[in-house]
Amino acid sequence: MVEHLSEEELTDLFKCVSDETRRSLLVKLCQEGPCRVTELASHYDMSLNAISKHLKVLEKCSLISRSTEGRTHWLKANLSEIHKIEAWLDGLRSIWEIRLDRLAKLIETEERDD
Amino acid sequence: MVEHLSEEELTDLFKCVSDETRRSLLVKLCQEGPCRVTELASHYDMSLNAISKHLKVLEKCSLISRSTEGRTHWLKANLSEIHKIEAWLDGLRSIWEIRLDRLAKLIETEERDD
DNA sequence: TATATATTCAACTATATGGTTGAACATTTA
DNA sequence: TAAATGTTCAACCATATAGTTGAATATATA
Repeated sequence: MVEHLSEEELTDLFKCVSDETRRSLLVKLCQEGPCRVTELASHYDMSLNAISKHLKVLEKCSLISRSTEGRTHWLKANLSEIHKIEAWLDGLRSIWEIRLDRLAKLIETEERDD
Repeated sequence: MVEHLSEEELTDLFKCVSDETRRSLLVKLCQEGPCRVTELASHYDMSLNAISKHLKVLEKCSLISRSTEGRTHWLKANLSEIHKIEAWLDGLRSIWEIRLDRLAKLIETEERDD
């Protein structure tokens, strides 16, 4: 089943992972499992607030999820949205191959007609 | 062979495809094969200059290439760089799975020790 | 209750980005 | 050679983004 890929969602996803810090945060959460905001921030030469903002961007496009436990927030990676990026890339490749196929058939026909 | 993925290259690639117009241009070039700048621009409700700038961004990260023939420039898609994005996504997934594996083994050990 | 800890909110700054317009450049054609 | 065509360059504008700092909010602990 080919699902409909909203351009807006794709734009948000690509923009989200186009930032090195956010990619790094996502990797860290995949490696370490659920982490708190302060713990994540401790690895970066950047204010806690900056990290908090990055996490919100990741959360907004569902690349991470959050569960609040008292005053601490637990963040965890959620890779399920990644398939939307993969689907777009696969689509692109198949569009490319379809044209090459058409081209190959055209050349074949030309040769037959010579 | 796992090649080294430069963060800067990744950032540029993701930023490049995070724009809807640029994604659309890339798709069009995959579908139609080599096109001129004006021809591409004719499909968009946007100035020729804007499209020209988008093409330069695509060109800078090698998602398209250009060959000049007199006054006309022929653009064509080049999907070879796409694998860098795919490699990063694959890496992320494998990092995720490695942790889940470790976790599963841990639980197994815990159960054995009960 | 007072204080410390975990996090976000708000306001601000600097820079990057996507778009515009008008001029310039290069090449083709009349 | 003059005019038309294809493209880029340069300057500008509005908005978005990544970072900062300081205050606010919520919860835990002494």
